[in-house]
Amino acid sequence: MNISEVSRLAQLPTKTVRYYADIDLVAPCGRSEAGYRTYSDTELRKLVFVRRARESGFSIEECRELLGLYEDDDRNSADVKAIASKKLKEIKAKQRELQMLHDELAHVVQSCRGDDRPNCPIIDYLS
Amino acid sequence: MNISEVSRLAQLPTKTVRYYADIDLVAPCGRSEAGYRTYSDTELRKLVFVRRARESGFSIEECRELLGLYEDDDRNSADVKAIASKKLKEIKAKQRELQMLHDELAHVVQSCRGDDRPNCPIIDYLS
DNA sequence: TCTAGTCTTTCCAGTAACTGGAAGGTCAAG
DNA sequence: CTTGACCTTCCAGTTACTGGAAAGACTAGA
Repeated sequence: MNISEVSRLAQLPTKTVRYYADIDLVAPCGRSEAGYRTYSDTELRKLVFVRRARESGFSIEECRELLGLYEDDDRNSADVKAIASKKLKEIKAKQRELQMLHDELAHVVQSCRGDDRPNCPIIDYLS
Repeated sequence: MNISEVSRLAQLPTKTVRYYADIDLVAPCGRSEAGYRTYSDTELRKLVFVRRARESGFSIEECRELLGLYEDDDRNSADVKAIASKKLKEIKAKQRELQMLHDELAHVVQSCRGDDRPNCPIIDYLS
């Protein structure tokens, strides 16, 4: 796969994929004769994983750590399990925060249904 | 409330709260004699809201838009409802992505339980 | 075989959203 | 009335991209 195809499939700009290669977060599996970056399904999967993690607010360094969990040779060690569990906790915390954001916004939508009621409950709620 | 207290309650660095004031995302409700920024519960709530939105991957400009939904005088208009609904959809999409991230990571933890099995299913899965 | 159009490369500058540090003013306790 | 923990502004640095220029590579059609 060339960079444009993997970008399209991973739903990331080519610029970003190139950047991830530069900082060695997700390296291409090789280069063509002409120097074109080449990608396989493995890298595609990693890129999708990183996109999700980034969109969910994890930093590049955290993504590196998360990806590392897949590649760690000593994957069975308690250390790796501990890191993964910590990250799982962080993800769950994010899910809760996102849910609160959702509920708050849903409350706005529901409270102000577009009818003619002059007093919106959200005004009292937020002021 | 002074800046350090509101920062503590909102769980944001004071630097960030000051920055949000600078870019007029969440302005303090006033200034003391000496020029200290002062905050009320309204601003605290907004800061918490923004923290959640930012941690969930919304940009500053999107946060501005989201906050705007609370303050729009014409809150009953179809426009505002449309924007809010669009944002709700985005939040739901983020929740799905986060869930996939969670499942993928939980799979790693569960598959490699720290016992002595030499072959970890995740290796086949990701390579 | 040439050429147009669409890849791709590297490099460099710019942006977004903080973040750290310096220099200095404010306030409350002892 | 000083000490220490606040607060202020300003400016420089970092992270994670993002856009654009200049130039090489590949593919389809005349």
